[in-house]
Formats: sequence, C-alpha cells, structure tokens
Amino acid sequence: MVNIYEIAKKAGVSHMTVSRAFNNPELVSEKTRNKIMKIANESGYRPSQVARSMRTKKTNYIGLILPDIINPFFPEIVRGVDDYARKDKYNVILANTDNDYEVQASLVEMFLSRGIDGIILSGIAGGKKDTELLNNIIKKGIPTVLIDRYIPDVNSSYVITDNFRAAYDATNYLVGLGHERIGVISSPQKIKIFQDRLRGYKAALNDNDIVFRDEYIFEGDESISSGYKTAKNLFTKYDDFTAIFAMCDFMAFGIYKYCRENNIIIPDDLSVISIDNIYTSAFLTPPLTTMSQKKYEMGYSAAKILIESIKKNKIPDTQLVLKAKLIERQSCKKVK
Amino acid sequence: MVNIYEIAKKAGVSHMTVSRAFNNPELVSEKTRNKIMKIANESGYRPSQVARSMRTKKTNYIGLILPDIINPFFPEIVRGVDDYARKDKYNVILANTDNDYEVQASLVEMFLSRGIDGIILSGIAGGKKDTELLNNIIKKGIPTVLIDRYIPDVNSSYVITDNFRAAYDATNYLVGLGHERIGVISSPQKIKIFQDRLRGYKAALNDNDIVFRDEYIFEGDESISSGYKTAKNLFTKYDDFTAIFAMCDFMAFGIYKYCRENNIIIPDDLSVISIDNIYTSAFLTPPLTTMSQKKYEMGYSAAKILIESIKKNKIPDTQLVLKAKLIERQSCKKVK
DNA sequence: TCAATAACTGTTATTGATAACAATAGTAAC
DNA sequence: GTTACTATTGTTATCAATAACAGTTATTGA
Repeated sequence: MVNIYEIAKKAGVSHMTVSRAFNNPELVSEKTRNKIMKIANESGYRPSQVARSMRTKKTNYIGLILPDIINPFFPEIVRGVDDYARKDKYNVILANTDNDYEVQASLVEMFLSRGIDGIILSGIAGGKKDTELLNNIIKKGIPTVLIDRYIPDVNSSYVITDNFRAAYDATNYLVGLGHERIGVISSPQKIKIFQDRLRGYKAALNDNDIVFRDEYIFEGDESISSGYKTAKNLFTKYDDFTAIFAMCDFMAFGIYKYCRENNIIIPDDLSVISIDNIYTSAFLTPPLTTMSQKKYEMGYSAAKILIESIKKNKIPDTQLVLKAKLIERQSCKKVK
Repeated sequence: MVNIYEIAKKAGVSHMTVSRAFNNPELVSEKTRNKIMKIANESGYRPSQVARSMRTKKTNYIGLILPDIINPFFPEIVRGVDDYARKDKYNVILANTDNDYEVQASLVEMFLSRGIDGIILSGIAGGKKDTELLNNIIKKGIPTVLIDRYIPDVNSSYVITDNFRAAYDATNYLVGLGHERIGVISSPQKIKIFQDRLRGYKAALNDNDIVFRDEYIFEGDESISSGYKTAKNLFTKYDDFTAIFAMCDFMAFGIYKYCRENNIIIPDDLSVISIDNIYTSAFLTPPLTTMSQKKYEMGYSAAKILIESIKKNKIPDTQLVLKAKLIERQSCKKVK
C-alpha cells in the first residue's frame, strides 16, 4: 500500500500538506488540495487508520458484546448499533459470550488491548462477577453502555424498556379480557429487569383486585426449551389457568410447542401474551400477541449515547427508558 | 495506558525483552520472563494491538459483509465466523449492506483503510458491479471468501450448499409423497445458486417422468412479503397445485400467511417444502419441512479457510460445497 | 585454558500517520 | 517602505510496538 510520503513526493509538497488535505482541507489551498486528491485517487491511496490510531489514540471501533446473536432478540439491536455507528464512521466489533463470564472478561481484555473507543454490553447477566467486571471497565474510563440491563449500585449508562410498565400492560390486557387465573413463565429473577416485570404483573393484579399467588410463578431461563419445560411443569400442577404471561417470546414459543403436543388450543383454551416481539412471532399460529420492545431503537440509541460521549471525551451518563407497545395479534381471547 | 518501556524499566530490562516475553517467550529466560509477566500483570499492561499492527501489517481483524443481520439466515453464519475467528484471536467487524452496491463498495474502502486481514462476503448479489468489486478486492490481494454465493468467471474461494442436490432432494421428496403438480416459489434467478436450485427441481421432475412447465415457476425476492405475494399470484392463476417448493424458508413463511388467510390447510390441502431451516421454522404450525443448510458450518468453514490463508500469506482458493439435509416435519403429506 | 557455540539481552531503525511548532509568502495598513 | 497579520506550507518529534542486527554472558569441548 502506498503511503503519505509517496503522495507528498508526487505532488511536490510535504507529507503534512497531504495529511491536512485529508483531515483539515480548509487549511490547504484549493489548488494544492485538488492536485493532492487527484494524485491520491490515481495512486489508490487511503490514509492508514492504524497509523492514525497510533497517533490519535482513537480507533473508531466500538465493541458489541452479547450472549448469542442466534437469539432473535439481538439481530435488530445489532442492526441499530451498526446503522448509527457507520453514519459516524465507526465500525462494530461483534462478539458472543454465551453468558460465560470468562469469555466476557477475556473479550474486554482483547478490546482494551485493541484500543477500542467504547463498549456496548447487551444481556450481561448481572451477577457479582459481572458487576465487578463492569465496575472495572468504568474505572478504566472506557465509555460503556448497557442494553436491556441495568445493574444496581453501578453508575453506568443504559438503554432499557420500561419493564414494569410492559408487564403491567400485558397483565392488564389479559385481565381486561376477563382472565383472572394468569400463570407466569418467568425469566430468571436474579436479573433486575425481570424483577421489574414481575412487579408490573403484581401491580396490575393488585390494581384489579386479583390476589397475587407466588405459586403461579414458574421460572425458566429464556430459552425455547425452558419455555416448553416450564409450561409442562405448570400444566402438571394446575389445569385451570386461562392465560399465561411469558416474560419473553422465546419462552412463548416453548409454550406453543407444549400446547400443540397436548391439544391445548391457543387462544380458545389458553391465552398467551409475552414480551419482545421478535421477528418471527407474527408467523406463529396463532400469531403471538406480545409487548413489542423497540430493539432496533435500543441498539441505535445505545450507539448514539456511546459515540457522542466518545467524541466529547467523557463517560456517558444517560439512562434511556423506552416504552414497549402492545401488538395485538391472535393469541389472546376473551374469557367466557 | 502503560507502555512497554515502563514495564521494561520496572523490570530492569530492555523493552525488547518485554516484547519477546510476550511474543517469543522461549527466547527469554524463565526467571526474567516471570519477573516481566508479574510486573506486567500488576501494572495492567497489555501490548497495544495498534502499535503491533503498525509494525507487522496485520490487524487480526476480518470483515464480515452481509445484506442484513435481521434476516434469520445470517445470525448462525455470523456465529460460526465469530467462533472460529476468536479461537485464533481474530475479531470480526460486522457490516450490513441491504444489498446496496454503494454501501458495499464504501465498506470495502473502509476495511482496506483499516488494514483488515481478510473479508467474508455473504449474500453478495452477483450483478455486474458486484463482480467488478470482487475482482478489485482479489486484485488487491486481500484474502476473500464468499458465503452462499459464487460468481462465474471470478476465481474466488466460497462456501456454498450443494444447491442442485438440495432442490433435487426436496422435489424428489414431494414426488415420493405422490405429488405431481408442484409449484415453485423461486428466489431471484439472476443469482447463480438459485439457478442451480431450479435445475435441481427440473432434474428431479425429469427423473420421475413428470413434465416440467415454465409457468409453474413464480419468482419472488427472498422476503416474507414476496412469498406472500407470489403465493397469491400462484393461487389466482392455478388452484390445483398439491405442493409448493419454496426456495427459502422466509418465502415459505409468506406462503403460510397466505394459506392461513385463505383457509388453505397445510399439509392437508397443500404440502410445502423449502430450503434453509432457519431457527424458527420448527415453530410454525405445522412445523416446516425443509432442507437444512449448514449455516453455522458455512460461517465456521469460511472463517477457517480465510484465516488459514491469511496465516500462510496467500490468497485462499478453496471451494467448499456442503450437503443440505432433509428435515422432515409436518408441512408435507402423502397425496391421496 | 581458550575458542566455539548457545542462550540471552540490548541498540537502533522502522512503521504511517498527526501534533506542535516554525517558517515563509503575500497582502493590507500605516 | 516597514510592520502586522493571515494564509499556507514545512520540519521535527512522537505514538508503541516489532524487525534486524549486534552484543554479552555462560557453557561446552578439545
């Protein structure tokens, strides 16, 4: 690859003038600039980002760490991040962790060593070690934004859904259809945002004078298979639920599977509502009614918050809470 | 961030010894090495990848260009790429193009300027400009591997499914169930791999002494909505198909939607088979019978081919063809 | 005991850009 | 004609590492 000195030589100027022609064109006379640009084009010259990063201490890379891109919750987030980032000439380094703490930690090491400008962490679990890791990153002064998670006592930026409200609205919708016995297929309660969803469920019941029962809560792990298993548990213990509130679409997929295999007709025998609205939920039979999370916007906003703070050279401190929206399809029905 | 000189100073050695301790530990005495490593750890020293890249002309980055990560065909590929890459300490830069040629070209520019070590191109359309772009990259000596595409007359590496065979097997499976009037919802025939699929369909008909009819082919664009529209076209023109072969799962999703809205029962009234096996196809009602493409393996192998060739410092020249596998679910039925 | 060799460690140059400061030329004002 | 200023361009140092080569010990064998 041709470098800045060769271009300078061909154009009969110093390399600094070439550098300026690219980075501060207003400092170079139009005539010189045109000449330089012409020669640069002809020679296929491109300023080396590596050399530039060496000097400026900025790489224009942001790291995006998530559990598993195969989970359909994430691609839209990734797309949002990439779209915003590229507008500003940043590139996204994607990495999957499978929620493995060691992997997460080694990725952060790798990113630091690469001098990336900021990190977006999606779906970090929030245990003790995660908290420690996050604190460490923040202490090092690397701008970081969380997506779909927040960690109490850690002062970091994040973008989340109003989870309390989403669960409240979902539950309220079911109650509005006449349901009173509503089971919950819950995501792990050790994670803060799922506690918020449970609180939303409780609050909605309470506001409708329905008694909350702890034994109606069945906890899974966010996978389809755990939705299936948990539904099975639920139905072996009780057979009189008229509705289920699942905390994520994936677990609703598992419920659908269980119901199909056991001749439980959705929505005639059972209403199902969940939270997420992943891309294929509309194509289940019946199409899934769900609280749509603004996944693309979460990614887009997180990238915006991150990159703006990188440019201002300060740690981001924005907390953004987005509203979920009820997508009424056909998995819920009025109870007789 | 602390640099190599500070570590050298603290350890009472030259910076080269520190460099060697990290890169060629066998050249440094155990005693010195341990001391250096201890000090490096305590100081939180990490060799700067940027400076290293500056000198070695290798960045350990690979670029992954694809149309749209939201399309469920791609996440598994991405996962495969990332998994292989990270084993070898490479990181993946992800970028979406929406099949826009300009975006594609500017990404390639960006990647070149960043000095990435290789490119994986997934789902490149294959028109004249794409061919030109690809030829350009190859001419520059940047290792490149295509996924799910190959371009005639361009001598590049690729990883694809045996598309002829996949379509042949799908069609043959339908014929085996007694179907003779089999419509095709086709992906764009300007793309080579889809021509191969059509040839597979024809060959299977031919081998079973069924006459091929051009007017049974309806071309869509790989989206769900085009599957829907194309199905509509098909059913307004004909009402006696017993089966449809869709060239991708997404278009099968569209067919399902059309059928649900028009009281056509799958598989009683219509058998549907397709190619892909994206993650949620198993959760349609009825679960979709489809030829599973080894998406994860495609990504993994492409990364392997690419990175191995990067390490050997030569252009990759491997063409890998993977077999698709029939996943028999419940969308196809014996015809009476 | 000394030369030859092996095992380590060090010095200097280099990578391709930008930062900081220096210098020059040209123009306007006095 | 000199000064002051602006616009433009140039020189040198710097960023943090590795490459290439040079040196220094330590060890071995005759």
